[in-house]
Amino acid sequence: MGQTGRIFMSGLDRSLIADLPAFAGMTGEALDLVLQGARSTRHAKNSDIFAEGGIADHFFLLLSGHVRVVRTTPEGEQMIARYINEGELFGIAIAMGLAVYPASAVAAVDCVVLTWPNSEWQKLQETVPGFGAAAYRTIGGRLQETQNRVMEMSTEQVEQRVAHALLRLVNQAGRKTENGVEIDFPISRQDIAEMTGTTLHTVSRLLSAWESEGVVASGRQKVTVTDPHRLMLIAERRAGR
Amino acid sequence: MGQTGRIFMSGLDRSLIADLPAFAGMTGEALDLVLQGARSTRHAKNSDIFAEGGIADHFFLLLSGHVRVVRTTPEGEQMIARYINEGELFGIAIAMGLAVYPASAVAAVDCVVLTWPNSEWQKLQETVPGFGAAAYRTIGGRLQETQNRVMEMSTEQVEQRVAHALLRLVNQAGRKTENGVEIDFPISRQDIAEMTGTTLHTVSRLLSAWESEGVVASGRQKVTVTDPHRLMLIAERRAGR
DNA sequence: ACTTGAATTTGCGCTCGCTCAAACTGGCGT
DNA sequence: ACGCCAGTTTGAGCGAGCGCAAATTCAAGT
Repeated sequence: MGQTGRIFMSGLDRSLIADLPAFAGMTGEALDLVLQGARSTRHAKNSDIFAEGGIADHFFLLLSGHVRVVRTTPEGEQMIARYINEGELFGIAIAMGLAVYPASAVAAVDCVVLTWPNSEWQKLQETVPGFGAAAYRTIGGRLQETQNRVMEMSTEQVEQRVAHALLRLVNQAGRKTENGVEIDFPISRQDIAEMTGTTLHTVSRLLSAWESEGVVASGRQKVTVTDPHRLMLIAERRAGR
Repeated sequence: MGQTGRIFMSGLDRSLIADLPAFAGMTGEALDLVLQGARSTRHAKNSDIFAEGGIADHFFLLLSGHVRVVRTTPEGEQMIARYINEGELFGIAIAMGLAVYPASAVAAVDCVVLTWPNSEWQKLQETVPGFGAAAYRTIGGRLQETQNRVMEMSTEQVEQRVAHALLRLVNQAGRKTENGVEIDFPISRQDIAEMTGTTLHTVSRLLSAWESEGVVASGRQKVTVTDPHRLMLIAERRAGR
């Protein structure tokens, strides 16, 4: 499984998960029960948390950091399916009745992850009211997002798609700085290309152009949106101009 | 809701649903219970079964016919999210925690549909062992399919995408004829374009070319794949040729 | 400080597939 | 039987964005 992290010996604190949507409104005892079946692992930047095609025997919750979910074609081309933010469930193949992970999960930065064996799934569903519903809402939400993406790819130009992707990134993982909102984890031109179905060259050209217009400020593996409003205008303007 | 069908007065027969995966292994009594909460409606070709943005107060199962699931951009461009085949659940917004339908469902041919109010969802989950799991497997499967589609759109040329789409259609809704496998419902060049993110013109050109190579035979709203093997070769050949 | 390699930038030419336009076809309704 | 119209075909031109290539910059390690 490419487990690079070391295991924390128990001592998991309720407060880690108490205010996550998946465990909303639970008593302290219930939270302890949830944590009993879990273990916490660290994963170094760029290490796999699980790999596409591997037996899906665990499910996960990201406590801190950012995770990149990646799929690879038989020909070796990659695409980034999504980024996982803190507090989100991921790798929940079991909820979809899948025996193997359909994608790989890679730590975009050093991460802390809660990990349950699949055998705990049933228990969580039974003992945590609303857990199942939250999990399925997660999946439903991702289905929607993915369909939105298909739609974008069908109807929008590359420039609009990249603008939309950046806006989504700053909304989900933005950190305010003096210059604007910065994406909270290292992200390359190549990464953005793999999110939008284009090439790193085109992304680079777009970012350069936007930089000279004062819409973004970017560097190595780093993007800051300095003028979100203008970027929205770029994202929304119709193909016919 | 644009309900164009008329309602069948009870008399729903167990045999309608007995061998569907969603109701596998159920007793006769349980099946009756399931049907008790449902009603059966007919929907004329091209009529809406539900509309994008409408209150999602029911969920559905297609008994016979074919349903097109369509999303529309604010600018009025359409895309076909998927086709529903006989025996499949659809419009299960409730399973994803959605209050409104994220897409429209249109009868591609005259259809017969089982319809439940959302209030029955809970009951079905409790009384039908495996029903919930089947529903979530359905959603999980669709998430996968949709991600596959994103991947195709990112990495494949139009020709390969259209070929893949046709192969999927004949696999899921193919009917053997003397000349090959025919797609079982009326489908236009425009429809295929909306499934693959291209234009009807390009689809028309591709089908014409394939027709002259003897790979497909097509007419008005009708496509027959005469040489599936060759079409697979077209679908799989890499961009670099 | 120096080395090394990954990430980025930028230029150039070309091609795939889109847009626009026009003609054609076949099925359906009256 | 006829007309109509949605669906289809085909042509011509062009432009967005890709492939290829080369130069440059920056960060991390020794």
